[in-house]
Amino acid sequence: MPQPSAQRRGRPPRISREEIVEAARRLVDEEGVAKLTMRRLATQVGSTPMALYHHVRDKEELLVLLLDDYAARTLRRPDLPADPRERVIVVAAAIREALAGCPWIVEVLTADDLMSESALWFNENIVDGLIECGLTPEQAVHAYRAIWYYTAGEMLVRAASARRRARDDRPTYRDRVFAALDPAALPRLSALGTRWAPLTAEDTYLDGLRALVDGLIARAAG
Amino acid sequence: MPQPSAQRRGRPPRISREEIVEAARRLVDEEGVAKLTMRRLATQVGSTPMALYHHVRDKEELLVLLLDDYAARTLRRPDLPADPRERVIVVAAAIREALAGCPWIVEVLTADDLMSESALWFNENIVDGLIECGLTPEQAVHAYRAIWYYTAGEMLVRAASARRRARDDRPTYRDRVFAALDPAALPRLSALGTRWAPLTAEDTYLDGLRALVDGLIARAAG
DNA sequence: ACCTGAACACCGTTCAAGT
DNA sequence: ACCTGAACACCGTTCAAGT
Repeated sequence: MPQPSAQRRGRPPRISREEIVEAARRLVDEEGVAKLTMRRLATQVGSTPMALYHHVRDKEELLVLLLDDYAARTLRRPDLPADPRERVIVVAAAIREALAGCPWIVEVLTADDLMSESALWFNENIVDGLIECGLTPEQAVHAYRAIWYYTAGEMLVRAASARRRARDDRPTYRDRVFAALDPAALPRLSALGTRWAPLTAEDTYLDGLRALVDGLIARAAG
Repeated sequence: MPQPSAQRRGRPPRISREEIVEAARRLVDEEGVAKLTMRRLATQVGSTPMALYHHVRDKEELLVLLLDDYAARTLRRPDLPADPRERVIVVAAAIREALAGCPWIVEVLTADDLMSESALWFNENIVDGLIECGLTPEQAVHAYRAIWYYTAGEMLVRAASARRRARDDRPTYRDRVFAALDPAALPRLSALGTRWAPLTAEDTYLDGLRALVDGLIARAAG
């Protein structure tokens, strides 16, 4: 068992965990998550791939570290309105805004649930707002969960379409399908026709969020 | 330009698109998406990796093909209740049930939005139910979108936690954090304590869905 | 038209050795 | 204790050639 205190022994470290995470963040910001590989990152910090494994267990851990770093650095706590229902809206919208700013986070979010310790303030305030609206603590956790599903889904779906648009700009399979529907079988979609695409491209996150929160509070009360 | 009709020329094909998709489905069902590689798939159909590229453009296209195949094969159309609100619930729940049965679909869903042509019946009926509840077509599309975000998010988050549970069963970072919270800073979460984990593990999809649909209809009316 | 072989440009990670 | 080099066991895809 190594001595935790006392003078440190052995070869002094040349790279630190912080240095690695910082380089990873730069790499992701400049070239995208796809370019974040252990080998690239190693050359970025002026070392070898295997030196990294002395500071992080594997790539997965590195991604979680990166998520924590991002959360601590960019989650700005909003001013809280007095009205508890509005508080829930404002806090959820703040989470969403932070996520929208970095689509790469998707990969990590589906690898580890929600966020780091520094994000718990957001959980706390959503749950608190819901309880003040009359939910029991249990109902509040379930309602929080529903809000998180909605928020995560919006971000994931939106990030995916953005990626697809960036890749190829052929008129999308979907558009072609919608342009030639059978009005007898699918009357509503046919009537919508080419309006479907622009309508689904609109940002209606807040409207949906308000509807969801209203519904959650009403159901818990009734 | 090649002749589409007339007698076919050149070497006869030894593998077909269908055969490839079928083998891919088997591979994914038996070993998981991670094991679906062009090389593995090639040996599975008794051919070489490059033969596949004669039938599908790239791996991405193969995944979309696989999604279509899955949709056509397992999306069972539910009986539609007379009440339009209940219709929306039933159809959304059917989509969710189909998705829950195959977590690998996550990768493809975030690669291409929603589903294949055979899934449009579901879109149609959700939009129709919403319009019959009094929404304008535009509101109905936006409401459909909100339902899709919620449903996709639920599935993605749930699939991610399942994957994590399957990998390592250490008491999860999250549990440890929740066991030692500062009650002054985070009173609600502290009070919940260890109940957080089991509460968020409960399946409350339908409750959240009903709340969302109620809220969407109420907001559109008001 | 359809398939093959060899090659390119990569991955994450392990293992044994060096300082 | 920390780092290196070489190697393992893979990837998706391109290109030139064969039948």
